[in-house]
Amino acid sequence: MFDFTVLAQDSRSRARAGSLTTPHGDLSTPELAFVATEGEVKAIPADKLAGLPANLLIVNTYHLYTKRFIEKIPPGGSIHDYVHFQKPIMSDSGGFQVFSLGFGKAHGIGKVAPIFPGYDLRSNDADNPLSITEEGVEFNFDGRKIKLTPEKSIELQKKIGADIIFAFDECTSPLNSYNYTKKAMELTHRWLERCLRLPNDKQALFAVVQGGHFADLRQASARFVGKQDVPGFGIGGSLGRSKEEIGRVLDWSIPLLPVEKPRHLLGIGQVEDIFASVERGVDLFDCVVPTREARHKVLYTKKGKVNLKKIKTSEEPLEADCRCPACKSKLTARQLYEYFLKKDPLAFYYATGHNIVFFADLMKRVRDSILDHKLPALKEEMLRYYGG
RNA sequence: CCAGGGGUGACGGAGUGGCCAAUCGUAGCAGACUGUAAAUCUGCCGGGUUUUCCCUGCGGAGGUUCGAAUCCUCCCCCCUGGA
Repeated sequence: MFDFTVLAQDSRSRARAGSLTTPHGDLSTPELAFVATEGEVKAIPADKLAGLPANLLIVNTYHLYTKRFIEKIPPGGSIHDYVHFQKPIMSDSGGFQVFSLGFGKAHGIGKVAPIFPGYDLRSNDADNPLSITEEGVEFNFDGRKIKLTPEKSIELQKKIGADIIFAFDECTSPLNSYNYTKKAMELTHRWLERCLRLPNDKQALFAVVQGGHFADLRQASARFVGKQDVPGFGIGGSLGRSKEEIGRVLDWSIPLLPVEKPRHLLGIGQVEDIFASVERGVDLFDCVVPTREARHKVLYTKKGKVNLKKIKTSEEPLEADCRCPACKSKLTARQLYEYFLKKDPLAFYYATGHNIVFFADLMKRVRDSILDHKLPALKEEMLRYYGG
C-alpha cells in the first residue's frame, strides 16, 4: 500500500528521486507539502485548489481537533473531501504544537533560528506553559483543557483519514538543554511505541526522529526509530541555533535510517534549505513559507524573493512565463498591491497561488534534475538568487 | 446675518495650561517569517547625520502666563440649525 521506490540515486550526494504509493495516488519525491493546517490552504478557495499544481498537503491534528472540525468527518470519510483535494494528504500529530504553544510561545522562538534578531539564546528549560507528562500533553484552548496523548493523536488522525500520519512526539526548542532534549527524545520514543500498538493498515505512520541539535542524541534517536517497523520517518524537533545546523542534524540522522524508506524533514522548506536537505537524503518536506510569506507580500520568482512593496508601481506581471492565476491573467504588481491595500481576499489568493506554483515547479525541477543527474547545476542556478 | 460646533503632523483621529515633537490607527520606509498563536510581528516615521541636545510646530496674527495645541482678542476657512 505504501511502497516506496527509489528511482534514481545521485552519485555525488545522498539525493534520490523516488515514488511513494498511497491510497490517493503515487507521490513523486522529493516533494513539498503545502500547509492546510485547519483543513484549507489559507487564502485558496476550495474550488480553486484543484487548479493549482499542489501534489501534497499537510493538515494538523491539534487545530482540526480544537476547532471541532474532526467531528464533521463521518466514519469512513476523510479530510480529502473537505479540503477538496484528492491527492495525498498527510496529517501532523500535534507534536509541533507541544513546542509552538509551549516553549516556542514562551521563549518567542522558532524551531530553527531565533524569530527575533538578537534573541537571547541561552538555554532555558523553564517557563513551559504546557504540562507534559508521561501520559501526554495538556493544552488550554478557549478556556477548555485539551489533552493529546499518543493514543488520542492516532485516534484523531484515523478520523482525519490522511494518507500519511505522524507519531505523536515532543518537538523540542533550540533553547532546550542537552538533558532536557534527551528526556524529550526518550519520551518521544516511548510514545512511538504506544502509537505502534494501534493497528492501522490504511495509513502510513511515520515515526519521528528527535534529539535536537545534539549529535549523539540524533544518532541515538535515528537508530531507535530507524529499526521500527514503519513505512517512513519524520525528522523533527529543534534543528539548531543557526541555519547551518540543519545540515548537521541531517548528516547525523539520515545515514542511520534505512535507505529504502522515505524521510520527511518536518517544517523545513526555504529554497536553500530544500537543496541542502535533498542532498542529504530528504525525500519529503512541509513548510508554511510559500503560503505564509505570500500573505506577507513576499513573492518567489526565478530571480529570488521579491517583496511586493518593492515593485508596487510596476505595470508588469509578477513574473514572465509564470502559469499561476495572477500571472496568467496578466495581473500587474501594481494591481496586486492595490488588492493588498484594500485587504481584498484576492490579494492573498493571487500571491499564495503564485508561490504554490513556484514551489511546485521547483520541486518538479529538483526531481527531474536528480533523474537526469543534473542536480548540482540546478542547485547552482537557484542558489544564485537564494543564498540564505 | 444670527446661534452652535469645528480647524492637530501624508490621511483619519486623541489630547483641552506643564509629564507634548504631541496617544492611537492608516498609508510610507526598513526588516522578519521554516511540522501556521501568523491577512502576522519588529523598528523608523517634523528637521538637525548619534544624542539624556537643539530648532520648527497643533488655521493666521497678537496677547495672558514662569510655562499654551490647550486660556483671551481679532481675522480666515469648514460644518449644522435659524432667518
